[in-house]
Amino acid sequence: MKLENEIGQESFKSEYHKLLVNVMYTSSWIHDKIAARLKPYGLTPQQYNILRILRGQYPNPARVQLLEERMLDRMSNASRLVERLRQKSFVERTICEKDRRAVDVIITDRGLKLLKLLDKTEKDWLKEFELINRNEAKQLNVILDTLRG
Amino acid sequence: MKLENEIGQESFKSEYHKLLVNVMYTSSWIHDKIAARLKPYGLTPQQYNILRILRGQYPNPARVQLLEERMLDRMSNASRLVERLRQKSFVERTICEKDRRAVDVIITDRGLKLLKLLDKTEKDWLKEFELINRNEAKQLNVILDTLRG
DNA sequence: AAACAATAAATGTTATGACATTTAAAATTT
DNA sequence: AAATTTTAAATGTCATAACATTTATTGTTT
Repeated sequence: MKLENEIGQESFKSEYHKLLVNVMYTSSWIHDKIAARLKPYGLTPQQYNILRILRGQYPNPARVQLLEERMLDRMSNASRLVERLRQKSFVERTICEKDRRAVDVIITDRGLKLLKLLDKTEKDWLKEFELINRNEAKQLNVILDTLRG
Repeated sequence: MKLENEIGQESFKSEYHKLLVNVMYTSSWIHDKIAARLKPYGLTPQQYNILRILRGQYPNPARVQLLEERMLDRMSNASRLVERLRQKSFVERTICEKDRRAVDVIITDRGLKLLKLLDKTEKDWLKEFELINRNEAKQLNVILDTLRG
């Protein structure tokens, strides 16, 4: 639907201005869909993001630092996210022997199982976004990459 | 820059999957730029968003409800945002006489002045996003609108 | 080696986002 | 009109962002 109708604003100063609002609005729209998908499993999008990164490293551990670098939203809250995942037994934390300042985080079997469960429905779920065709998706990706310079 | 390099992930399962990540990553990138622009003025992006909506209504007041509808990120935190803006004297709150449940929020002169100050640099600031041309921006807007159905 | 600087996480604070509950006032029902 | 339902904001809680500071450990300098 046209952005103008969705947020009740009639006009934008320029195509660029609308673009900024449109990207942010669409991002929030996607975020909500992901959050809804994860909710039955008691996971938030960020927690899911971290589990995915940890699976990418498995069976190696990842340091908190690496998680921060790879997360979509940077900052230094990775410690706290890891702690919440630990409380749910999806990850384990051990102090790194080689550098006792660092912490090795590794996904548990329980965490891997949960991701596997989500994998099953992923393909079907992605179909929600197929209102545009592959070519348009590709175009969009190229333009977004260009925009960020 | 290619998304893959920015978040250290080598591949995506599909163009659609990459698109979701790309939109969210770009949104966060835009958000950070806006936040940096507003920071010297002690405003957050959401507070700025509300002030803009209020200016759109000026000299009429807006109810909290209307603010919620128009905000990019919905939810019912508009009360608190308004309260913070009130503490900074950018808005005024009065109980609506016709419906004493409702609250009329109106932007103050101080708020209008601040927005005017920001208007001055807006055009130049928007140039940061002109790495893509107008036509690409338009394409992007159309595809995003289509994506959301 | 002792002093100092750099690094990895953790922690504290404020603002937000999602969501449920509460409160007061208005609208509707009986 | 009294009781009930609906509505508009406010408030409470938890998770997340952004950012500054602290703590423990390692590296470097003198």
